[in-house]
Amino acid sequence: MPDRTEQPATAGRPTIKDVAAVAGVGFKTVSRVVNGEPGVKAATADRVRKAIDQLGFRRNDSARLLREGRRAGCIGIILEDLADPFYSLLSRAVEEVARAHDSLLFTGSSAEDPSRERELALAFTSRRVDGLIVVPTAADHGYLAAELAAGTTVVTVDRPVHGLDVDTVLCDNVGGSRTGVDHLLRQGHRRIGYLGDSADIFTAAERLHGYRGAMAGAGYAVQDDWVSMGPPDPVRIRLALGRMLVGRWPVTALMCGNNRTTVAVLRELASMERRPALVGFDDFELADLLAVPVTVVAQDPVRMGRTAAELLFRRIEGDRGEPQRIELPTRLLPRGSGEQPL
Amino acid sequence: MPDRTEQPATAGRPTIKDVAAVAGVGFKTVSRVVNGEPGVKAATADRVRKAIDQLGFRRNDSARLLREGRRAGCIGIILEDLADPFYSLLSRAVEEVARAHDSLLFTGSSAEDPSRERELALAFTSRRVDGLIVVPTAADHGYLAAELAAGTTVVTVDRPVHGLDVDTVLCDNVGGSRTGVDHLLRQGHRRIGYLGDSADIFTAAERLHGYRGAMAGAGYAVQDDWVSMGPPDPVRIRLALGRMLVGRWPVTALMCGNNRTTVAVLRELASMERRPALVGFDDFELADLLAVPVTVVAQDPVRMGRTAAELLFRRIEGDRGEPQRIELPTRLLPRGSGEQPL
DNA sequence: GGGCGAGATGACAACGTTGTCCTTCCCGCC
DNA sequence: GGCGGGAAGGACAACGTTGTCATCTCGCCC
Repeated sequence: MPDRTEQPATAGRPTIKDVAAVAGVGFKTVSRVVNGEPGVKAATADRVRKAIDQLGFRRNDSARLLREGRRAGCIGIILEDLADPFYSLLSRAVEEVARAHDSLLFTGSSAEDPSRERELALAFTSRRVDGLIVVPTAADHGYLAAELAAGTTVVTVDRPVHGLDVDTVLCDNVGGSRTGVDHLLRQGHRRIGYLGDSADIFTAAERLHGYRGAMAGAGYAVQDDWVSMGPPDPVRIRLALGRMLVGRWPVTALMCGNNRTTVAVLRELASMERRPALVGFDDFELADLLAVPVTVVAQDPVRMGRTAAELLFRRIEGDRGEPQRIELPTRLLPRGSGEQPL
Repeated sequence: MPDRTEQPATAGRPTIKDVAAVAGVGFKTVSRVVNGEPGVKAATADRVRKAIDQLGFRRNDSARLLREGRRAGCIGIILEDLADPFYSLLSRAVEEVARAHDSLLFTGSSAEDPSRERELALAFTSRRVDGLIVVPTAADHGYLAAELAAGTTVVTVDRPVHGLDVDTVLCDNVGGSRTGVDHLLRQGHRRIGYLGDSADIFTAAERLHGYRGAMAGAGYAVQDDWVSMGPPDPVRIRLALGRMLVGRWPVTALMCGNNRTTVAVLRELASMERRPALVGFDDFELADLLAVPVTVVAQDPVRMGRTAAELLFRRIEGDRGEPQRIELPTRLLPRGSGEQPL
C-alpha cells in the first residue's frame, strides 16, 4: 500500500515546500535537488526525488523567473494574421529560433487593428517578455517608443516604424515591385494595372511606388483607373478589375501587390473572359500548378522570420550596436502568367 | 525643468515601490491606484499617476498572477506544424477564443516528434498555463496523464489520446474518407489507390480505414500496391504513384489522406501523363482554381479550433462534466477532379 | 580532547505584486 | 471635551522560487 506520510497543504499543484514536508527536509534542499546543485547527500537526494515523484511536483517556472529576474524565457510576436500563409511561415521560423534559445513564443494577431496591436504588445510586455517581434500596423507607435525606453527589446519585421530606433527586417519592396513590372514591360505590355493592399500599409505603399517608378522609368503614363488600393475584398477587386479591363484601352497586364490580393484577383479572373498577364508579389503554394502558372516576385518569409528572431536574440543577449535595417532580396519566378503574349 | 525628486533603485523596469518612493506614498497605495481600488484621495492618486507616467511604470503581470494564484491568463497550443495551413487556421481560431477570455496564447510546433511535444507541454505547464490544447503525436502520453492528474486542463484536437480522459475534438475521419471513396466508386471507378500520411498517425489510420471500408462495402478488393502510407515526401509519393499507375491494371482514381499529401500528389501528377481521378481529404486554398479543380472532403479547421478552445475554457472556468468527444462533420466538395470520366 | 575544515543542510530575505489588518486622522455629535 | 466612526493610507505576510549566509555534524589531526 502507498504510504502517505504527509499530504500537500494546498489543493493546487505541489510546491517545493510540500515536497520538503514529505521528504522531511528543508525546502532549500529540495531546490538544490531540483536544480542539480551539489551539496546534497545521495541518500537525501533520493528521498527528495521519491517525494517529487510521489507528489508529481514540477517546478513553477514563473516563480523561478520572477525570482531570478534576468530573463523571462519567452518572446512575443505580433503579426497581422496568423492564418495568412506568409505570416504563418514567418512565425514558424521565429519559433524555431526561439526554441534554439530556450525561449517560448507568444503569438498574437493584430488583424491590422492598431488598438489590438497595442493591447497585445502591452499584454506581452506586462508579462515581461524578453523581446517582441512586431509587424506594425499603420498607426502611431508612441506606445512602442515608451516600451522601448523602458527596456523592452523590439524588432519590427515586414514593415518599419517611422521614427522608432529599432532593428528592422524588410524585403526590397520597391525593387521587387519594379522588377515585376519591368518584366511585364519587357513582354511588350504598356497598359499595366496595379492592385494592392490599403495604401496606408507600408509594404503596399512601397510596392505601389515601385510600380509607378517602373512605369515612369519606361516612359509610360499611369491612368488613375489602373490603380486600386485596399483590402483584398472580392467586391472591391471585382469593381476595380471591371474598370481596368473595359473600354477602348483596357490594361493588358496586372501587377498584384501581395499574396492575398493575387489570390483574390485570380478568383475573379476565373469567372471573366479577359486573361490579362499577371505578376504577383509574394509566392504562394500551388502558384505553379494553376491552369496558368503564376509568375511571382517571391520573398522568403522563413528567412525573414529567422533573421528577425536572430537579431532579437542578439539584442537580448546584450548586443548594443547601432539598430540595423536589413533588406532581403526578392526573386522573380517566371511561370507563365507573366509571360503571356500581349 | 523636470524635478527628479527620487530615482528608481534598480536598473530594470520600475516597480510599484519605485513609484511609491517618487510619489512619496506607501507602495500599497500605488497598488490601489493601479487597480482602481477605492480609498485613495484624488490628490494622492494624481500624484501617484504622475509618478507612474514619469517612470513609465507598468505593472508586472507575472508577479501579479503569481500572487493571485488563480489563473495564469494564458494557454498553450501544441500542434504539428504552425506553417501548415490547416493548423495555422486552427490556431488562429484558438487565438480568437483565447482573446475573448483575456488569455494569451503560447504556440509550439512538435514537428510530429514526441519528445518535442513533451518538452513543449512540460515547458507550458511549468509556466502554469491555465490549459493546453494538444494535437498529440503518435506516442505514449504517460507524461500527459501525469500533468492531467496534477490539475492541468487539457483538450486534444484533431486526434485523440488513447486512454486519456480528456475532451477531444475530431472530425469524422472514417466517414469522410468513406464518402470520398464512395464518390469515386459512384463514378464507376473500381481500382482506387490510397495515399496517406504515416499510418501511426491517428487521422491517417482512420482515413485509411474509411477507404478500406468503402472498398469492401462495395465488394472490391484492394491490392497491396494501391496503398501507400508515409510522410508527404516527394520521392516516396513518386514511387508509390509509379507502382499504382503502371501495369495492366493501373488504378484509375486516387484518394489522398490529407492536404499535404494531396498537394504532393498533384505536383507529381503534373509531370506525368496519366490523369487519374482524385479526391483529397482536407480542403486547401486554390483547390478550385487548379487546371483540374480538386474535389475534396473538407473539414473545418476554424470550427475545430474554436470548439476545442471553447471546451478548454469551459473546463478552466470550472465545468466538471464528463469528458466530451466531439466529432465534427466533413463535407464533400465536388469540383472536377473527382468527377473525371473513367 | 579540542580545534578545524569541509560537507550537508536549513533559515531567511528577496523577486513584484495583492490581501489583510492595523493605525492615523479628521469630523460630527452628545 | 470625549468619543464613535469612517476614510485614507501604511505595515506586513504571502505567492513559489533562488541566493546568501549561518549552523550543524562529522572526521581528522595535532
